[in-house]
Amino acid sequence: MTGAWIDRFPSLNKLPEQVRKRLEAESRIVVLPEGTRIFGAGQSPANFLLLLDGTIRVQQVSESGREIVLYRVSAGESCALTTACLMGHDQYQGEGIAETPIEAVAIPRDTFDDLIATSLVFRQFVFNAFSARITDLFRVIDEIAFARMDVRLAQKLLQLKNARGDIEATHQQLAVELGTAREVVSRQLNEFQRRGWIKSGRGVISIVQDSALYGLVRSS
Amino acid sequence: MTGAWIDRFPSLNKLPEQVRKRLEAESRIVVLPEGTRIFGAGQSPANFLLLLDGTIRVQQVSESGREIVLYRVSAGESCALTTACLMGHDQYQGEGIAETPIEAVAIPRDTFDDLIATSLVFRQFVFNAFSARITDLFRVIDEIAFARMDVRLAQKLLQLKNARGDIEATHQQLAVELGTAREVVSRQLNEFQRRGWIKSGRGVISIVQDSALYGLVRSS
DNA sequence: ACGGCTCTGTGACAATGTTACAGACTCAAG
DNA sequence: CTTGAGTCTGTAACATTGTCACAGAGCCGT
Repeated sequence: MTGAWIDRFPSLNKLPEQVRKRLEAESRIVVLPEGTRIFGAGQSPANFLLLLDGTIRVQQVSESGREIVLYRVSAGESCALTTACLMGHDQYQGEGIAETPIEAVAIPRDTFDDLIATSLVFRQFVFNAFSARITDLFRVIDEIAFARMDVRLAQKLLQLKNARGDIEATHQQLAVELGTAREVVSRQLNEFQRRGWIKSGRGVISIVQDSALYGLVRSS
Repeated sequence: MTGAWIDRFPSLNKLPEQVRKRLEAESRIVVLPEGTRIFGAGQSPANFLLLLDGTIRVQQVSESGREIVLYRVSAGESCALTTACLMGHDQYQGEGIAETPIEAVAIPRDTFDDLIATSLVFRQFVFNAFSARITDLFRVIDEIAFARMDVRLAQKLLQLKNARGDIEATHQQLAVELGTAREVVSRQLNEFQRRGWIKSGRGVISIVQDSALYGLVRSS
């Protein structure tokens, strides 16, 4: 598979043969264990990353220690922000953490620049990635500024549930997802449980009546 | 001045003569009155904008009608987001409003693409703009999620004050700056006034003791 | 079984958001 | 000058969310 990673990015397949060769020659595949801090507060990747496998969680940590998850980067996407935020301005505030084991292509700055210059398709790929992130951030702002906590929590439960309708997360982890305090999550979950919508255990929540949760989200 | 706008962007002066000529020929200067909605919910600039004069306020409006100011674009900066968000993904959520009369250079998509391909310097200019915006959004998120309202208001007053130490804004306008409700701003301003830090009039607030406000901001 | 750790529950209180008004100020038309 | 409409500010009561200080329950290794 190591030789064929480029096939996973249809855009890049259309590159001129010469550039494509150079890309394959100069980039390298990196594998990182779960939990690695990929960027943020000290780290300097200095490479453009294309994610082959796994997901990266990007989050913000306040001085007081509270955290909020901003978005996730998943396989097939680029971590454009890393590059841009190194390239650009002051220090980068967020941090990126490997939520699963990670496999990614690291493209050195020079090669990246060549690609940008050479390929319209690659350019659009990168800009799309930017645009998607910004849209994510806009959505986060909209939610924390304007949405009610019960709605946000219901939304998050539906989003994180696995095939069996369970969410494997502690109250604290859900609080970080929403940028709030653990007690607030506990309160809301108790309320949901009182209404018979969920069942709550240690480190796991089972959705009993997802229709009620969907209803709450829609009603917002 | 119309012919010499390019001199205001040192980066662009270094362009190859040919590209520079093309840029000057194909771009055009647009002038917009104060209050124009430059993008958002319906508008489609389809041009890359370089701001020569004035400021653009970018804000988010929730379904419920509450608003929050995200950042401002000022003279010498590019409105990269406009382009990216058109180029990219789904609909653009924010709206950009001319806070003053605006003078800007509009660069058509094709020319923009050529510049990106041709000039490393221009590329960095654009990426820097992106990066700066993302940093802005990160800061906004940090503040609405984690900072106290009194601190945020004090900060905003210091930021918006003119040479005489006055802020010409209604409570409602300050509320939009902070993404909160007017009543919350009124409450805080009353508290500041009670402590003798400000004097509040209709549509104007005078800072009496800016040291106290700075102190509050620092103490956060 | 014990102790240390993490996770959850809870009450009291503080800060912020919401709703529903009333009164004050401004400005233009009569 | 008066009136009335529109805007801006003040305020009270209440709902929601955030903070603090705990207590107890579950998990795990010794």
